[in-house]
Amino acid sequence: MIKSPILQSSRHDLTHHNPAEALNSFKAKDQDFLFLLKRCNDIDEFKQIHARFIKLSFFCSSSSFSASTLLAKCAHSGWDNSMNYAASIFRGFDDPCTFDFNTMIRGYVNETCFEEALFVYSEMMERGIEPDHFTYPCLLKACTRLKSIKEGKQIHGQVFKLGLEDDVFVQNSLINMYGRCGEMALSSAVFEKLEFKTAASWSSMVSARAAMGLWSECLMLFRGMCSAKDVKAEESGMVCALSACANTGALNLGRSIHAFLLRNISKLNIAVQTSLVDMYVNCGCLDKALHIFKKMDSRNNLTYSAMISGLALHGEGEAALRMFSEMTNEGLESDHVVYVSVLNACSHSGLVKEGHRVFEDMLKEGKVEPTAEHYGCLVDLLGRAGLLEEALETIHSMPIKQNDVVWRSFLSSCRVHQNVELGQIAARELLKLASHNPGDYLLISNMYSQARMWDDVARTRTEIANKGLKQIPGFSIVEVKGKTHKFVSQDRSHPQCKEIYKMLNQMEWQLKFEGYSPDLTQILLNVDEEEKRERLKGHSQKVAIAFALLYTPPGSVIKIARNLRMCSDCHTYTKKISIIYGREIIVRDRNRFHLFKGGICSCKDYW
DNA sequence: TTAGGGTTAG
Repeated sequence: MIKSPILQSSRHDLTHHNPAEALNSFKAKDQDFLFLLKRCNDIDEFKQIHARFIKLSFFCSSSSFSASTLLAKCAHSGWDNSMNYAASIFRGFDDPCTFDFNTMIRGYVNETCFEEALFVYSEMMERGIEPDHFTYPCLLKACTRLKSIKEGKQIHGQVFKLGLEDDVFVQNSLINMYGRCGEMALSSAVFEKLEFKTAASWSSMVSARAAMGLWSECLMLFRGMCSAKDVKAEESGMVCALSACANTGALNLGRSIHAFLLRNISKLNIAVQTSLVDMYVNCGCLDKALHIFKKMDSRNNLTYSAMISGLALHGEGEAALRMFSEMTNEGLESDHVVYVSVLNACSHSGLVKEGHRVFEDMLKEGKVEPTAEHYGCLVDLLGRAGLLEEALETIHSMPIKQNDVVWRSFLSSCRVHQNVELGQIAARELLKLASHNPGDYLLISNMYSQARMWDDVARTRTEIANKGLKQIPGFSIVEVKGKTHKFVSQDRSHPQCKEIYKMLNQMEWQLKFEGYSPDLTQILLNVDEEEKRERLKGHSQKVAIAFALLYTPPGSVIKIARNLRMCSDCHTYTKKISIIYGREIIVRDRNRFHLFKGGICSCKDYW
């Protein structure tokens, strides 16, 4: 073995041929040994030090402090194969102490070998080595990552028995473990019991809820964190809160977080900036998002991905493709999420040729393994454009298992393009895979209804009733004078209900002059035409628009958010309203933004 | 004398 410079630079020469001399000077050598360990940078140097250590230890019975330090250095080094080497050292110990077990647990957790960490802990238990407050944070992290709630609960019991429950590090780990394993009540219970809530306690609560998609809880906690004494809201909490704003469309809160960040943090990191881009894009402010994006010093593939899917969301497919080339030119590699964003952008803008090329390039490059999601995008792209045969061929040629998403997307296209024959194939396959999704039955029933196949409509409806499936009620939210108002279909609960319905009648009267006639096929109920007209008139989006026209200043932009995809009648209706009343109307539905202006929509009727 | 929790974004 070549002697490395680090060994030559030791303060003393470690070589002793006389065992007695070695024994006498061991204390000094011990210091040398620790000094060398500290400066050791790679596994080869480490192995040399380890060899010396064995040689010295042969003469001196043991030096457990040094041995433990040696083990820790290796286990936490991050070198290739370091945990295997650490395990071999650990196995050589006659009676490893608590520190050594903690070292192994932490080492395995850092290397994402969570099961091994749990094995080490059970060995610790078997050998009767008592864990301490350093043992549990890492161990609980292993349970969190493995989503092993059963083991997590047992470990919590042991923490309690050992009287370690008061340790704030252990408590924060418990909050996180319970939260990320979906046990929100237990997570909150630990949090509530905390005498001193640290920034990490709050962060654990906020980020665990964000990870579970509990956005409103996440925002509520975030507000609590900001108003808590002695806790400074940190960037990580901000990022989670911005993500919650993006997911709920909470623009005002998002803006105030942005303002707070600008006031308190001199240089925003890339994660925070990406979250800002994503928040603005999802709250309908594409220009603001682009402004932040352009001013960033550096961007990574997550930043680009946020911007690309943002452009897709706003129907800017060509701009999204330009952004994608820019990203490639910057030397950044696309991952599977970026490809989904780009394919979606093409799909939402009818860029069939371009989307197909992106998909082919992805296959050719071979760096990203296509998933069912990618095939879903391709099927959507072809299907929306009316290329139903090609879409079906794509599904049949998928090298991976067909899932409900691909068939649902295909079914939706068949409905739009009124191809019942292919639609029936899609319906059959879809119901085989996910028979309990009420939305699927609705889509099928809608398709039959448009084709006036009433027997099939009735059969589908009976199936819905027999299975006890409940349709998700649609709603629209509109902000007027800083207050949000939520309307459901046929809503008559609003205090201004009388004025709203009077307005709706007036609107319909004017719409008739613009050549609007209601699309009654959108109503699935078995009722007469007049009733269908009434039902259609009371769709939540129309009620929300009527309310906004009454109570917002003339010429101002109307912003609406809804939980479901817009029906085609509401789409036509809103286009005409934008001309008649000279208003810009922005509607965010489940899939994207629609900007209605001067009688046309930014989606170019392609959604 | 050795060590620990929450890392956040698409």
